[in-house]
Amino acid sequence: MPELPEVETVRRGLLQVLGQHAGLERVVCHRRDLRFPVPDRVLALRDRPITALTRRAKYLLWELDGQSLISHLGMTGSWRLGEVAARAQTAARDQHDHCELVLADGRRLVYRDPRRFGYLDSCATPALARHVWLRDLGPEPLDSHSFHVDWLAACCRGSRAPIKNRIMDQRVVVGVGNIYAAESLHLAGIHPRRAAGRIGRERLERLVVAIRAILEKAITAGGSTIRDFRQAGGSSGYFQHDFQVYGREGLPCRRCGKVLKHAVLAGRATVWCGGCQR
DNA sequence: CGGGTTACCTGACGGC
DNA sequence: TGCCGTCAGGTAACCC
Repeated sequence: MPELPEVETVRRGLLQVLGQHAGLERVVCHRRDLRFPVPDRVLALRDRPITALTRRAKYLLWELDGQSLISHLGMTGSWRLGEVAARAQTAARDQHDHCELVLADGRRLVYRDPRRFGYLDSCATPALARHVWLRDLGPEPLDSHSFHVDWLAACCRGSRAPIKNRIMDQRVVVGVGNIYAAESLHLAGIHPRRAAGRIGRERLERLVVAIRAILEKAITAGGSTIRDFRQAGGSSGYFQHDFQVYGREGLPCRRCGKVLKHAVLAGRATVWCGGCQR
């Protein structure tokens, strides 16, 4: 489901819910067969203060006083505040509520994931950067010190892959998924199928700027709500109203009026404007 | 190796 | 109404 803006929105929502001095009492798991089996070390996390909740790429990182819980939402994962304990016994648990973080004050943060593409792990916080899920990740797109035209040009040099595939590769830049790749390329005026290695530096610079601008705007809008994405508090984002190309195939381009085209690229639906993307 | 395709899983939706 | 095929925001295991 979520790309960087949605994960960031979830993170901010959870921080609101958690408040200042939240603590984790224990982790409960009703179903361990997510994308990868939930390891024992996740269930072993007990009685720890939640000292921070951060994000790396599309991963949420719960900082638990020296230990970190790593959560990826896959396509349909979500964290929401569950029923209070008194009601939890009467309210039937949703069949897709797989894990719960039981907080010291009795509240429960419930991990729901119908498709079970999400996954969880934990490790000592100092070892996070070496964790196999995190160690090969590229730069954060909103950090201009690490994500810049020199880096993107180096990643694209000699590549005959479509530029859309390149920017969705989490080793090149993190957080860009199918929606925001399409939107960024439209804003930059670059055809999604253009060979990455055949794009000039100036246009790559425009792409860097476009990715950053689109993601920042989407975060400000609280992410995009299509199908089932919701913030922790249940409210929806509204960036979907700003889509220029995603989901608009056959409709006129909002910039030049030409009918938007549609094709499958690397197995993903891709929309672009033949008039303003080259 | 780079690049493309398929699989993973469930639910929603459109067509007949 | 109901059945069936298709598709969905991510990633990784396969192929050539």
